[in-house]
Amino acid sequence: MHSLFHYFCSMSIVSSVQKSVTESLAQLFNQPFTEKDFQVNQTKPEFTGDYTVVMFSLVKALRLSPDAIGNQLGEKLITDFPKLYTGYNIIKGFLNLSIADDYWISLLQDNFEQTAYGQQAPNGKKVMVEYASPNTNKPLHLGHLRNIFLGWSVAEIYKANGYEVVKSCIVNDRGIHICKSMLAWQKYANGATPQTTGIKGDHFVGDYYVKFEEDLKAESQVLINKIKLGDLCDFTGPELEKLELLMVALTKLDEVKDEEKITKLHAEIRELARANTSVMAAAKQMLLDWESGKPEVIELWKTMNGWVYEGFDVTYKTIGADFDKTYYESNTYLLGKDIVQQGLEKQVFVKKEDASIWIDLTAEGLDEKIVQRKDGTSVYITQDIGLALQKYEQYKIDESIYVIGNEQNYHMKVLRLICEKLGMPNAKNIYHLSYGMVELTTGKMKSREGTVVDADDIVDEMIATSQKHTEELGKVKDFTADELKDLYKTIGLGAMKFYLLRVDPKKTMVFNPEESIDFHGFTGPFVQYTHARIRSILRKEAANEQLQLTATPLLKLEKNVLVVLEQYPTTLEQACTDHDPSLLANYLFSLAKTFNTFYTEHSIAKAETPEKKQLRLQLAGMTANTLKNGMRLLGIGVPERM
RNA sequence: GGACCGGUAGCUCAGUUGGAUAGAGCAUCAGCCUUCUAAGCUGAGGGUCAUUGGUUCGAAUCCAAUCCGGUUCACCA
Repeated sequence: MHSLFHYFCSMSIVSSVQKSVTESLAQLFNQPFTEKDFQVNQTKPEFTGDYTVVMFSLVKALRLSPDAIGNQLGEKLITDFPKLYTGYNIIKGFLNLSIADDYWISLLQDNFEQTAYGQQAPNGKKVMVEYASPNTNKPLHLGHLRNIFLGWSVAEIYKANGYEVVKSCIVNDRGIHICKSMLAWQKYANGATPQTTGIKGDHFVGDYYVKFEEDLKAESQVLINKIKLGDLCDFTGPELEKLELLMVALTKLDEVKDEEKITKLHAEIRELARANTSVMAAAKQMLLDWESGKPEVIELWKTMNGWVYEGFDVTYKTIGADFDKTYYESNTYLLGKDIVQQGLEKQVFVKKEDASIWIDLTAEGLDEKIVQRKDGTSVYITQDIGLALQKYEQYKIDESIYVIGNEQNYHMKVLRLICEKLGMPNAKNIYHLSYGMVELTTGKMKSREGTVVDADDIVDEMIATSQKHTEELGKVKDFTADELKDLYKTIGLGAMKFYLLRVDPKKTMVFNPEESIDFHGFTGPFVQYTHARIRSILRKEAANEQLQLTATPLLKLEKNVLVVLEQYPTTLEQACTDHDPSLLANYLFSLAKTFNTFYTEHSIAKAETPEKKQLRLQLAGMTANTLKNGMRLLGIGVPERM
C-alpha cells in the first residue's frame, strides 16, 4: 500500500481521486467505469472535505439513490485507500472526501526545494511562436504590448511544458507606409537624424509619418471641399465615374436621412480624395522605385529602417522581449510563388481566364480567395503561405503559433485551410493565438485622432509610479541607486504585464490608466510583495529538511496553501494547451492570496512547535518558489525586498 | 446581409468536460500595525448571469430565437 501511495503522489490529486473512484466503482458494481462517468470538484469551503465526487451521473446506470452510491463508495474508498482518504460525508448527492494530511505533507517534502516544480521534462517537440510583428513606420503602442507579453509568455509556458521553442518575429519593413515616412523626411528633415535630434529612432521616423499624414489630410481636404461644391475636375476615368455614382447616392440618402450610410459614403469620398492627392502619388511612385531597386531610395529605406530598429531594440530590451529569428517582409514578400505553381498542379488552385489564380473555399463556408494577381504578382496571403512553409522547412516545427489580433481571424482561417489543402506538413498545427483589442475608457485607440497610447510612454509612466509608491512607503532606504532603479522597473513593468496578461487573450479589454497603475489587489505588485515578504523570513530562518513533520495535524490555513500549491502543475499544463497565460496569472494571485491569509493568522518564526516551524518554513519556501517560477513565465521578476 | 467573437456587481474581470447559496479586485462603508514587510488581513453592502423559450435530477455554462456591442467579408498589408 505504501508504494501505491507514492504512485498517487506522482499524479495530480484530481487524477488520483478519479483513478481510485473508477477502481472502487468497478469492484463494487462489477462493471467498468471511466473518469468521464463522474465529476471531481474541489469541495466548497462551507462543507467538510477537500475534493468532492458528484453522484448524480451514476444514478441512472446503477439504479440506486445518490446517497446509497455515495455511502458504498465512500466506505470502500477509505477502506481500500487509507493513505489517501481519512474520511467522507455525503450531502445531497455530493460525496465529500477528506484527503490525508500525509498526502499534503509528502507533497511538501518532495517539492519544497524543487525549483523546477511543475515543469515537464523535454518532450522532443518543437514549436515556433511568432509575435510582435511591427510595422517600421511608427513606434510600438499599447496593442503591441499585449501582443508581445502574450507571445513571450506563451513561448515560455511551452518551454516549461517540455517543448523546444523558437521565438520569431516578422517585421513589416516594406510597403507604402514606410515610403510615407521617407517622403516626409526628405521634405522636412533637412538631414536631421535621431542622433542630431536626440529623439529615439522609432519615434523619430514615426514623427515624419505623422507629418506625411498631415500633408495628406490638408491636400485631400482641399479636394473634398471642391467636390462638395460639385467641382470634380481633379478626377478622371474610373475614379470620376465612381465619384459621380457616390454623389448621386449621397443626394438620394440626404432625402431619407440614413445617417449611417451617409457617413459611410462620406468616408468613401474621403478615401477617393486621399488616393488622388499628389503626396499619395509620390508615395506610390516611391514604392515602385523601391521595388525596381532605385539606389537612393533603397539607401534611404535602409537608413530609416535602421533608426526604427535601434528604437525597437531599446524598447524590447526594457520590456524583456527577445527573438531567436527575425523575418523581414522585404525578404519574404516574394515567397510562395513556387507554391502557387505546385498548387495549380495539385489542382488545389485554379487559373481564371484573365490568368489570375484562385482557391475556392466555398465548400468550407468561406469565399473564393485570390492567391496571385493576373499580372503574376503575389498578394498578402501568398507570402504567408510561403513563409509558413519556410518556417517548417528551416525548423521542422511540430506546431506554429501566430500571435495576431482578432481582426485577422478570417485571414488566418484561410491561411490554415490553404496550407492543409496544399498538404503542408503539420498544417493542422498552425494555431492563431487571436487576441482582442486594448481599448481605453474613453473608447478605441485611433491613430488619426491621436488617442494611441505609446508603449514607451506607458512603460515610463508605470516605472515612475512604482518609484513614487516605493518612496512613499520608505521600506528600501538602504538600497543603492542601481538597486532602486532595478526595483522600480521590476515593479512598474510587473504591474503593466500582469494587467495585460490577467485577462483572457481573446477578449477585448479596457485599459484604465488609473486602475492599471493601482498596485493593490489583483495586480503584479501584490504577488511580488507576497514573494518579498516570504523571502524576508527565509533570509532569517532556514528550513531544516531533516525534521519529521508528521507529528502534528495540518491546520486549515496551512492545508489551504498546500491544496493550491498542488494545483500548480495542472494549471501550467492547462495554460499551455489553452495558449492562455491568464490562467497562470489568476492562479498566482490565488496562491498569493491564500498564503497571505495563512501568514496573517499564523506566525512562522514563532510557531507553536519546532515541527510546525519547519513545516511552515517549507510551506513558505515552496510558495515563494512557485510564485517566482510562475511570474517568470509571465515575464515578471519578483524582488527579494520591496 | 453572411461569418466569427463578446454581453456576469457601479467599474475591470474570473467562473474547468453542466453541479451545492454565482466569485475576485477596484470603488464605498466598518475594523486590524509594540508582534515574521499594512503594496497586507478581516467583515458589510452591492446580481433579473442581455432577453425569451427548450433540453434534465440540476443551466451563467448546452440548444434555438431575439436584442445590444465588436471584428471581418479588398487583385491593401
